Amino acid sequence: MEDNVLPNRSEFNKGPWTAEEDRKLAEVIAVHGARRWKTIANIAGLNRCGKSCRLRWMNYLRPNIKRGNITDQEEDLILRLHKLLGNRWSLIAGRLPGRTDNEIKNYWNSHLSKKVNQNEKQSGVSARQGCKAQKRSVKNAKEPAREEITSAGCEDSNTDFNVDEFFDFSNEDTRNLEWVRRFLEVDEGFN
DNA sequence: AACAACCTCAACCGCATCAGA
DNA sequence: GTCTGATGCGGTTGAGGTTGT
Repeated sequence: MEDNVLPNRSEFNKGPWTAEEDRKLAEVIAVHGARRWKTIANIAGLNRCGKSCRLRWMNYLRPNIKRGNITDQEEDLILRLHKLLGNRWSLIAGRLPGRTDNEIKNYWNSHLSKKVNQNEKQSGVSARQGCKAQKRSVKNAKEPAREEITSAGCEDSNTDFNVDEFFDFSNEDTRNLEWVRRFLEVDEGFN
């Protein structure tokens, strides 16, 4: 059920995007919005599948993308969120304004996983323990996921926060910094 | 200078889930 | 309730860059 049925997938452009392709894609999205990616690809005259267009937009062209080094605070937040949520990069990215799930995933795989492994070797604890079950079944962090997270033992046993509130994305703009501050306070025991 | 090993990150792939007909 | 196309997600790959020998 892929979205790239016509033309055959082999006929789609692959590989790095050109500046011209970026420009065309951005123009069409500005007019039609960031949805119906297959249509967008057609309108823009891009020989790309919708999926590829979406990925390019989400990870590179979207406004407010923050590029450049991950700050210490962001890194700390990623570590804490990963401890709590596991490999649910989109959820983690949702708590880091301007960062994409792909970027965080890459950063984790290239930097933090090693760091964590080193810490685990020192402390004799594996991050995989207890967190694996979360993976697919709770993927989108809908209601059941919240319950699983609270019972999966992936957060510190002494943490005491309201998970429903934790995942409340309403009033995001005004709550962002407060949320980060509170989360950092809550998980003092990490590291 | 040349080569190998390692690292980074953009992009692709397969699968699950959602949403509309 | 079922089907089908669209969307979103996490895992993985590979090209290009960097560092070490």
